[in-house]
This record gives sequence, C-alpha cells and structure tokens, in this order.
Amino acid sequence: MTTRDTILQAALERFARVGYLGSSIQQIADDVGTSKSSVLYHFDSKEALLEAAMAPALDAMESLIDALPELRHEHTAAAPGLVTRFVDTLMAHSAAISIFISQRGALQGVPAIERANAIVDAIARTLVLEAPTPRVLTRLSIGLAGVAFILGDTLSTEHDHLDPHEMRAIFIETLLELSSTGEDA
Amino acid sequence: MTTRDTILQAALERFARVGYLGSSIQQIADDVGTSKSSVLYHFDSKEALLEAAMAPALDAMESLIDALPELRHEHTAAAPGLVTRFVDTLMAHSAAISIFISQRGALQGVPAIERANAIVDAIARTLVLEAPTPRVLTRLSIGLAGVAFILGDTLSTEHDHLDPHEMRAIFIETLLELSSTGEDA
DNA sequence: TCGACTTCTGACCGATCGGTCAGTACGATG
DNA sequence: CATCGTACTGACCGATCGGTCAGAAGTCGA
Repeated sequence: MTTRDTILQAALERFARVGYLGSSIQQIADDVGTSKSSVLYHFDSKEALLEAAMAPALDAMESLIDALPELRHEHTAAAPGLVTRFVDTLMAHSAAISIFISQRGALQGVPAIERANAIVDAIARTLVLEAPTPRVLTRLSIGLAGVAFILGDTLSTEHDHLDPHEMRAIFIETLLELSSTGEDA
Repeated sequence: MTTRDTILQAALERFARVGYLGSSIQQIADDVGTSKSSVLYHFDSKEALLEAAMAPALDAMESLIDALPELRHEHTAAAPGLVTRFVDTLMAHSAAISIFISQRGALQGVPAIERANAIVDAIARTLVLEAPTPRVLTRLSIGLAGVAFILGDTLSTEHDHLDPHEMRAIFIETLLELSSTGEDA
C-alpha cells in the first residue's frame, strides 16, 4: 500500500474515533510513522485530507441514489432490496458515515460535509415522494440515525458487539418496520 | 439571570451546536458579552464548564434510573409510562443529550462524559434484566440513538421541524414499538 | 554524468488555544 | 473611613495548531 493510502486510512479511522477537530495532522503522521510535512505533501490541507478520506463513501452513496428511482417502483413503500443495499453501503463505509452523522454540526462549511448534506437532501427528497407523512419520515430518520450511530459506536469502543451478520439482519428488519406506516398494515 | 447562569446556557448551546472541541472559551465569552477571564473566574477550566453545563441533564437521568425499578414491574417489557418519562427527560435536556451522543467518542476521559457513560451502562444493565436478547437491545439502541440524534439536529439546524408535541408522540410510539420483540405479538 | 521528478523531512511561521496572575471597581460591613 | 469579599479585566504565558519552505535523498531517462 502506498504511503498516501496508509495516511488516508489512518486519518479516516482517527477522524471517526476522536473527531476531526480532535485529530491533529501530527497525530495522524505518528500513526503511520511519517512526518507532518509528509502528510501535507500528499494532501494540500487537513480539509483536503478529510475530503479524500470520505470520498469513497460519498461516491458509493451517490451511486446508490442514482439507482434509487429504479429500485423504488418495485413497491410503493421502501423496498426490501433498497433497504438491504442501503444497509450494506452504510456498513461498508461505517467510518465515514459515523464522521458525518456525529460531526456535521461542527463541520458546517467543510466541502466534504456539504457534499454529504446534499446527498442526505437528495435521499429525503426522493423518499418524500412516496412517504408524504412527516410521521413516517421521522420514523425513518430515527432508524437511519440510530443505525449510523451504532456503526460508529462499534468503531470507537471496544464493547462486546454482536457479529456483523446478525447486526445487518436486525438493521434491515428494523428499518423496514420503521418505513411502514406504523400501527399496522 | 446571573452571569454564571448566562455563561452556562451559552456554553451548553455552543457545545451542542459546534462541539466542545470546536468551541473556545473566548467565543463563549463573546456570546454573553464578557471576557475570557470572566468565564474562567466562574469556572475553573473548560472541562469544569462542560461538567457544570451537563450536570442538570445527568442529574435528571440519574433520578430517572433510580425510579426505574419501580416503574418496570408494571409490565415485563418497557412500560409506556417509563418510555414517556424517558422521552420527556431527553427532550427537556436535548442539548446535553446531543453533546453526549455525538461527542462521547472524542471526549473520552472527560469527567462529565464518563459520568454519562456510567448512566448509560446502568440503563443497559437494568434493561438487560428483562430484555435478554441482543436483538431487542440493538433495536432499542437504534431507537434511543435515533431519537437523541434528531433532538440534536433540531438544535443545530434551522430546517423546518415538525412541532414538538407531534415529535414527542412519534418518539414514544416508535420506541415502544422497537422495545417489543419485533415481528408480532 | 547530468538534470528532472517524486518523496520526504526539519526548521520555522503566525495564530489561537487553555490557563495564570496582578490589579481594578464596587457594594456591604465594621 | 477603612476593610473585605465578589466580580471582573487585560496582559501575558507555554503549548499546540495548520501550514510554508528550502533542501536532502533516491530514482529515473537522456
């Protein structure tokens, strides 16, 4: 693996664990055994480093949005296939997702976070088309935020976590349940 | 209101909006129209300020825990009364709750956060007694984290949010649903 | 052998951080 | 009037922050 990729990985992990503001370039350099100057050679700034670290996750989410219109006419409400793909994408990029969820308030104005905000808006916009009640939307927000939070938690704590497959199943099932109207069918 | 209380309120709001690490004592002083030295006169340190700002929320949560054993034998699973009280407490202290939820990773070792961690552990411990499956526990975590996240979001963004009463009802209903075994009764 | 390019480093910069300290203004108390 | 405690302030401190820069070391093709 190239030095650049090593830095990218260490930065993503550290940003997720102790926060972007709580991480210094020096600490990231120490993590990978290089110098602060080396980090700033590969990336123009700390912000650029964050952007590069989050890019794969944002790319994946954007391509999921592009595929969303084709997936949703499968059912009127959220289709199981859509939710499954969503959960898989979240879990594949849990570090970046966790950074966005818990730090987007503190990082307003940072390009990478603004891009992620736009993605969330796009998701909400397409969901609103088929889930007009604020009730279902709120329920879905609870579910998505909760799932994202737990993913971040598994990264930053060494608690005993249940195995990823079980977690995945619970996530999918719970999100589907929350995306239904609620009371009963 | 005393200067001390004004500082406390401004600090709580700022910590919730842009993060503890993203807030400087100078900025908080500017918010209330006083000097950095004045803030440090009323509070020994930035950490002490955080602790004092979060204390009311933590006190409320602790007293809720104390009342928990008496409330739970009402039903085997989470009782509606318990959930309602829980949601009300969360909403009454949304700023402090939001700080804990989204920044406890970055603030490990800070006394106020350690105290909050202990509270969460206590809640989990009492819940485990009656909800032994990791499945229900995960579902509850999703719900609680999701609710807490939304509360923080309403503070830090100027989005159009639905009215608190509606939100409260959805929170309670959703949490009760998630605390059930799932599939059906 | 000679540049040219990439990778990387240590020295250094101004700004800001949390925190200390000596001192000031002032109302209450004797 | 003198004294004391409370509230508050500006000057200052060392440390760390993100970022710049000149140059060293190694690897190329010409």
